[in-house]
Amino acid sequence: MSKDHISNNIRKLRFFKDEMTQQALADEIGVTRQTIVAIEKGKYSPTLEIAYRIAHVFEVELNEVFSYDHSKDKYKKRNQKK
Amino acid sequence: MSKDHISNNIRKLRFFKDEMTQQALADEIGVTRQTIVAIEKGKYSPTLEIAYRIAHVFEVELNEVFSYDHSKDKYKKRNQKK
DNA sequence: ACAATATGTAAAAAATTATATACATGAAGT
DNA sequence: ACTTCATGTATATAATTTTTTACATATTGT
Repeated sequence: MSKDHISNNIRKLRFFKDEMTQQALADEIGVTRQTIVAIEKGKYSPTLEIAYRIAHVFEVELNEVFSYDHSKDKYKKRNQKK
Repeated sequence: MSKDHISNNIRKLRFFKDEMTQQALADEIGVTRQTIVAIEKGKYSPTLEIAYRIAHVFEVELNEVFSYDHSKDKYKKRNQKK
């Protein structure tokens, strides 16, 4: 499952949010700093739960934090039977 | 990490979408039916990537598929020194 | 009655995400 | 120069998600 479809603005949001550090964000949502680093750098797709918690800290909607680029999707397998 | 914060309308959306089956949805987004069953039943929090793909199939926004209940959040750990 | 389809459940394995630990660098302040 | 802090990177491990396989039940159509 490709993982470069998702981008995020966590870094910007952290700075808008009074220059919140990675550690402070991690503490707020209850994960480790490593998790924040990895997500912020787009190393993998976080779980929906963590994504929601991040958005909640910044008081924005999920799509203001993350975006998914569907143009990078692979071709759908066409097997509509009817 | 608790996992009962997230609810979803996948089942309803499948039926609105011409009574799409679990298998058809799974095929569209490129996962197995088991994954759809588990997510639909709220067994765990899917990855953000799969969440986005599901929303895309139904042509709706993510928050029309999933919702996160922040009222169930645990108390934040405040001012951890380090 | 029979076959085909949709869904539910389960359990082990594979794959991915998250943690823990450690060390490096650069910036800021004293 | 020294210390502190924020970030980057790496690697091993733990935990969770996803797959694979299999079987059960109910429903629908022939």
